[in-house]
Amino acid sequence: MEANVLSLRDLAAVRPSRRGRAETEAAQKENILDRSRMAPKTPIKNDPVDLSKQKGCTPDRNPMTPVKLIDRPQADPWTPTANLKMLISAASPDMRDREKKKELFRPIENSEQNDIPDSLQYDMVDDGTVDEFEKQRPSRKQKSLGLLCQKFLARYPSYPLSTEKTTISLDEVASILGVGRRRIYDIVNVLESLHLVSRVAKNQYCWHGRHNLSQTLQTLQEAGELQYGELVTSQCKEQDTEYKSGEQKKETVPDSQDRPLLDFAEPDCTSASANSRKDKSLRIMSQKFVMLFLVSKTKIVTLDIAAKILIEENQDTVDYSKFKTKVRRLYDIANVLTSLCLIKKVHVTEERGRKPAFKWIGPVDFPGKTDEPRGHCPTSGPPAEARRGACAPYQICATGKQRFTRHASFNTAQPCEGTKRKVSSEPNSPNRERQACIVNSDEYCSKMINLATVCRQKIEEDTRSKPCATEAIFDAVRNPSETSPISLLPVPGDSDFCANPLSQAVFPVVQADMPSLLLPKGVSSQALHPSSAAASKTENGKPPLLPSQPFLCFPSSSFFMLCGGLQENLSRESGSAEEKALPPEAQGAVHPAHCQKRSSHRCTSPSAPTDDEEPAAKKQMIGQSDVPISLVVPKKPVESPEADTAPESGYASAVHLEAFHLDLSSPAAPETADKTSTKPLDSQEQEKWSQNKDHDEPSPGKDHICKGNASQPFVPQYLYVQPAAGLSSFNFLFSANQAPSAIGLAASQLPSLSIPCVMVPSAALASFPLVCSPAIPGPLSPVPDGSSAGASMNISMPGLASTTPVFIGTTAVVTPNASPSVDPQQTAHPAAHPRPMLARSCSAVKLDSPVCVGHPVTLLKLQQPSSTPVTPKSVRPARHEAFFKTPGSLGDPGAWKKSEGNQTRSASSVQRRLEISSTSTD
DNA sequence: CGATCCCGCCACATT
DNA sequence: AATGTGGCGGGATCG
Repeated sequence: MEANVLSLRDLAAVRPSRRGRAETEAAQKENILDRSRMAPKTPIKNDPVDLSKQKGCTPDRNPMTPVKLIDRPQADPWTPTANLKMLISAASPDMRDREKKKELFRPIENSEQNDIPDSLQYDMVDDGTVDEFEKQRPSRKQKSLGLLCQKFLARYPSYPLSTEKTTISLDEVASILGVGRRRIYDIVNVLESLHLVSRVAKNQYCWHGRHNLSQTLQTLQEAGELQYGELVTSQCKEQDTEYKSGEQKKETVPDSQDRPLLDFAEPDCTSASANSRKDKSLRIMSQKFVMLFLVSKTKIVTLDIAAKILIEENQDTVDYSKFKTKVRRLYDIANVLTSLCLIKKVHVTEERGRKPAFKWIGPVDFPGKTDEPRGHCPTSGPPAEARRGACAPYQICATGKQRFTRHASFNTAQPCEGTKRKVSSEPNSPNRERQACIVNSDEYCSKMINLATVCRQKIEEDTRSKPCATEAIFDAVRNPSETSPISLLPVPGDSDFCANPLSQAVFPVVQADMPSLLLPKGVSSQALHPSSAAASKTENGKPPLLPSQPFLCFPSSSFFMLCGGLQENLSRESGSAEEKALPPEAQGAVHPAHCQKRSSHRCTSPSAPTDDEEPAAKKQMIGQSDVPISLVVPKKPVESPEADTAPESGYASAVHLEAFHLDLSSPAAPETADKTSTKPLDSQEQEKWSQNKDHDEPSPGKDHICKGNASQPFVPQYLYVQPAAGLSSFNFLFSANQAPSAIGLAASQLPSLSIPCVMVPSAALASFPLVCSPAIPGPLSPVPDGSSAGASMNISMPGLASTTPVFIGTTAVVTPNASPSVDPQQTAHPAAHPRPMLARSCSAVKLDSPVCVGHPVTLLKLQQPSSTPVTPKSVRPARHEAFFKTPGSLGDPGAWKKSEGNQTRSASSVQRRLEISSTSTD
């Protein structure tokens, strides 16, 4: 945004002042790199990057430069660090600056269309001018966090392959970007709040990309709804009439909830220590800020309001100074979010006057959609997106989470037990541990709530729970270890989480070579579960079916089937035995090599409830999920290597992602699955599962598989449909077995199930395959839950180009590039219906470089639309904003909106509410 | 002059 | 104790 603008002028203007010195110093300290020239190309890195990364996959290497643009694009200098450093050292600070500018611009350009145009010019200018001098020195803008963030983001693929893990060295990045480490923390903290990155170790972060973004957002939305509910909606702008006007805005509720999030950590028993404040702030603030957007009908949030809300949460009294500080922080966050193309600056003129505000431009409906930035960001086509990352189209994930029930039970439920398998991304950080803490805290919270309940009761509870959940989720992801125990449980949602992970991860992929595919195990036991089903379970796989259905990929020559249980079941954790059992086998079947290895571990994991297991499970899941991907690329087994070795760390990235998914999803679905499911599920699920299977899957092969899944490879039967249908290039395979009806059954439970079909790419695709989603709902199925019923295939393929692979998910189809084109919503609808479970499970597939030929595709699971109709429970009303109302009643927020100058006042009001809540909570 | 928000001190956390 | 993190707010810039 701004960045663009700045350019020339800024450059021109020279700035003296401390800055200069500071810079120099900084520069010195850090080495900055200059790759100035590099910049030029940069923008894109994405694709290239991805690829490169992909190749690299492995973890370690990437660390720094993940991407590197280098390869393809230009030959530039980039080489990895060495060169850079050299350059840097050599280069004077000035150089750096220029470079920076350039770089920045580029990205920016991409990202933002608007201004962009000049980029070239800038460069030109810069060169000329700058070179000579450093005048460029940067104007503030150049140094702005937004630009910096763009640069940062430009370095990593939005949708990295799951397998790969990209580690980010703060020092490197700082030096490369030519900024102080402090700035990098600002960026990373925000990114971390959205799970785009996770901290692995000191100075080390793992880049996850946007794969989970939708889920994360969904989770936040849910949490936000609970917490803030309507507040936002109204506040921002106009309050829509609907709500109660005044009230909505404020609501205290949020506060209370919020706290939980934050608070959790602290209280936590365990390691809480770490959590401390740190965690709270920027990260939390960022999440809350995002929640406000998601909750807001208008999707516009003014800084004042946001600041007030945030302040309230934390504090009762609002000082003006505090307010100012908060606003400063919000600007920081906003800059990062802007770089992510999730928001854009706007001015709201309200009663009082025009206030600075930000509008959410990211994905709104999670259910089906993915994130994507529609508008602005994506300036330049694909590349831009890539760079930005943000936008990826493909993902569709929705999650299914929908509903949770939070409250009451949540405490009780613990089922989650280990639910989350955490991934462990961060071994180290205690902080992250919050999970555990959280959990505990959650419980505490719950208690508190109870007390409070009196006042808010349910509402609050809900809210909290969610929040808690969310965090927990997050945390869970992070901390693998902790999770197992208690963790999340409390919240229903959590449980889901737990489950999910597994399931998702799970799909086995089978290579054609391998002949049989597996169905996966995973399919979903969950599905079975009526209630839970939705949630997610799946993992188990058992059922094969369809429900969760996996995708099949057929690479040109060989096929791969991916099965996913999309859903995860929570169960995984403890393992419900079922699942676990299956997976391994399945895996084995699928990929002997990889799978086995992993599977073994994984398998075990299931058994083991503990952390270890969990991780394992995740890994598995991950692995599985990954696998598919990897399959795609045949070789990479995905994580395997790492995983094996370092489960936690290695996987972390992947895991995290998955975890997120899971987690996220869980919240949504929670209810269903959650409690019941978790462990209990096993039995039930199995039963159901079996039943379902029976019903659902007629298909012999599958059944076998399913049931037997563990051991046998089954062969699924499919019907091959020629392309005629309109899918020009694709071929579809449908499973013979499935009868709609059968499916239907499943569907009912699993709404999603659909017929499994496989799409085979036409020759063109050769390299890539497609993925199918199962989901078609059969015509039949009604959905018990209400879920969605028939979903039809949603395949809309916008452009199915022959070449581009398309994925059809239950929910949606994704086309690689197209993403944007696809309406999320539209797709969503259709998608939505599919079972919720799926949603999660499916992670979206993504192609990193879509275009690229071959590689690429990764598929993941498709998600279902969160909205899935299914869930009875909490389903939020669909994605719409409508849901805001939610809780309803809660409190009415009054008008906190007003920000006016003094927030204080407003704050006060808000605060009060907050206070109340908070106090109560406390 | 208000809006933005960079910069870096310094406290706290982690190693 | 050193180093990593990151809260926080002064004050520079921008518009």
